Amino acid sequence: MAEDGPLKMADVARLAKVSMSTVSRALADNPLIPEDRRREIQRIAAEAGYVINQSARSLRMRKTQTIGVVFPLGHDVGQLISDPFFIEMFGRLADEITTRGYQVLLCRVTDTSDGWLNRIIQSHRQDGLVIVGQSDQHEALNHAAESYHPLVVWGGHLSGQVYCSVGTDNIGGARRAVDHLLGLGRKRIAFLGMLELPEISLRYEGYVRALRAAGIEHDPALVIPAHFSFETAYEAARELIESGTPFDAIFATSDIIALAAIQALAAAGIDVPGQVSVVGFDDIAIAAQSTPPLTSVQQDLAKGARTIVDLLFKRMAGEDAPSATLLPKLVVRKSCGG
Amino acid sequence: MAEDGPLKMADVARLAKVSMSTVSRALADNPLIPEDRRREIQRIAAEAGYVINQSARSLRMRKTQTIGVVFPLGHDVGQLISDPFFIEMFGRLADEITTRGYQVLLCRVTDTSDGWLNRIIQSHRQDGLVIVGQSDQHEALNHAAESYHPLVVWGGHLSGQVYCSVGTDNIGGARRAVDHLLGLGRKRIAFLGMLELPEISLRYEGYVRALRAAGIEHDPALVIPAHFSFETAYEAARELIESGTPFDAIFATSDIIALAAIQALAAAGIDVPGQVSVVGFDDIAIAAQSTPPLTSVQQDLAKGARTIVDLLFKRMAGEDAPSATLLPKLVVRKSCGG
DNA sequence: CTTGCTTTTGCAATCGATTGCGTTAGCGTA
DNA sequence: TACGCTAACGCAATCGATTGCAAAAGCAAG
Repeated sequence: MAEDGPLKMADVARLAKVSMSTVSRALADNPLIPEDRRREIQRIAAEAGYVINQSARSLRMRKTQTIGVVFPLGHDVGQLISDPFFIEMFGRLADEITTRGYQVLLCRVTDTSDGWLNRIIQSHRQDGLVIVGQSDQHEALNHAAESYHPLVVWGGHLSGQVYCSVGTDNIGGARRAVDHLLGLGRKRIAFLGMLELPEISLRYEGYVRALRAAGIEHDPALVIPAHFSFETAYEAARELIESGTPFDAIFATSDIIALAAIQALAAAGIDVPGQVSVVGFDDIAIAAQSTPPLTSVQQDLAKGARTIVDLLFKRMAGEDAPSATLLPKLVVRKSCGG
Repeated sequence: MAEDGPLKMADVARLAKVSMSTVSRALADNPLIPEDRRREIQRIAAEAGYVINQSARSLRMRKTQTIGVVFPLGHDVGQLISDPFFIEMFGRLADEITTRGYQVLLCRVTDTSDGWLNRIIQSHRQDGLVIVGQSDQHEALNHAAESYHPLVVWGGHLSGQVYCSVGTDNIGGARRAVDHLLGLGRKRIAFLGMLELPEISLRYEGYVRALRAAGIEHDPALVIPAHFSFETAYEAARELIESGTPFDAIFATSDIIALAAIQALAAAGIDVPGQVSVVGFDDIAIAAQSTPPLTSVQQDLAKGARTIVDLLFKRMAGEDAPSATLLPKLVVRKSCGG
């Protein structure tokens, strides 16, 4: 009957015939307690099935051994699971965090009303925060970062940014993708994405720069707003096609958007890559498996997650860690021909 | 300067010129405090940027507003992220849980030494547990379930099972898949999977029953152990091919295994579905996108997750919720011909 | 002005661990 | 035996909220 009672440290103390102080220190491997006695107390605790109550421990120590991972992305329930990119990022972050002996708390933010970030921070549920994606919360992040240090953001590096961020070189990645399309002789390249999001607007910047460098006039009719979900992206692509605006290539700002575009093109009887070349962004797992396999700008998520968590732990230790930028790589597959 | 200080409830009490008791009740919308005063105190607290400290609250209330999601699956770091099935399941669970106003704590178990489950339970970090996959921990789960009620497991329903589980009808699903292959005229059907895992052994049961019903002799040489990772599955398929054992179909116990097998077959110059039909299990997102598109036994994860969380909340409320079984559906695509 | 009842409010104990500081035990030396 | 010193150990305060119980305040009727 030992192991299912709601055992407290005081019970263990009684069993071991010492004070709670001693039990606490023994379980924490505090050298104030002689080695053999420590082992003995640990054995007694383990045999009794005793486990430290983390709520009490967190309160007293003011730390939770937990990292919060926050997704401030959109309000609809479907968002989290719909995007393979975020899911993969989450998995990688979880690996890095648990490897360091911390727990992972998932925070989905559906209510971005004033002070949402402060509400998370002050709840003291976690010792540090990773924010995946800036969404439209640049200001809120900047403000929070002023007083809260253990915070790292995955996203683009923006001007006037106070918080620490890790992200791909969005401008360079987009530039590389569009340059590749131009190199294939494509001249009317459509851009699919939400300009309101910082990372996407950086990719747009790269798109524009590539066109300008090639001396090609930039046609606003080719810039199509497209959300991250497959359905809305499909719709956006269909409208582009039906608009009659001529185009011979698509630069999609995510793989999901690219895949949706490919399906929309196929439905319209347009050959990829024969008539239209398509390039995506992220290089998620499906990209290599699609038909045709998708050319995409690869973000090294494993490295990204490692960097994020490294920086976060530095900041938790009080050091001041700078933002980091990762170099993207263009992975060429069949979807753009050549 | 209000909102960045480490404000405590006592500070709010001072601001509002009432006692802490009153603040606590006001923030909890306790009708003991008159409506207008409640609003007033809430406003003062919000303006000061005060947020309740969850560690303290959890300790006192003995509840954390958190559900733990546990993956007891394998010890290597790569496991979590490698399997799209678990990732998708996690996303769906997270949706269901956060929708109910609870937080999600991810517990990756790397140390399954004696009492691992008890260590999680007694840490009191969560109010309830979802265990994704039984792995080889049937006994441990049974034992824990005797004294700990808010616990639901995703997995197969086994004989002598005490804990509450939700899962697909593995036997029926496998039966349907193999029946379909038999219907196509296939007679030498290989089975790829780890028999040690309960769910897989149930699928094996369905495989055997289908063969028996068709009057086909069951050849042990066609039963190949294969882990869930792509690389090891590829290796297993390659060995089957090289063994020279004749076969005209593969029933893979997961889509990842199926996709690995298809690639191994392609590498050996064997046509799918021309020479060999392949069926997978799970129907993950990639299945529809692969070349050729994969026939697979679909598990309705959205419904599964909803059911799991429903049952869990019932159990947390003290009701006794029974196990549930979901009906799988065979999604026929090109990989098995026909 | 009492009395009696209801509505508000606050005191103080409690949740279960950690830790600064003071006390005791143990041992060696004079 | 007395004294000094260090190594072990325990007392009690503390972390920040919640809540049972009792007291105070408000109000109406007698």
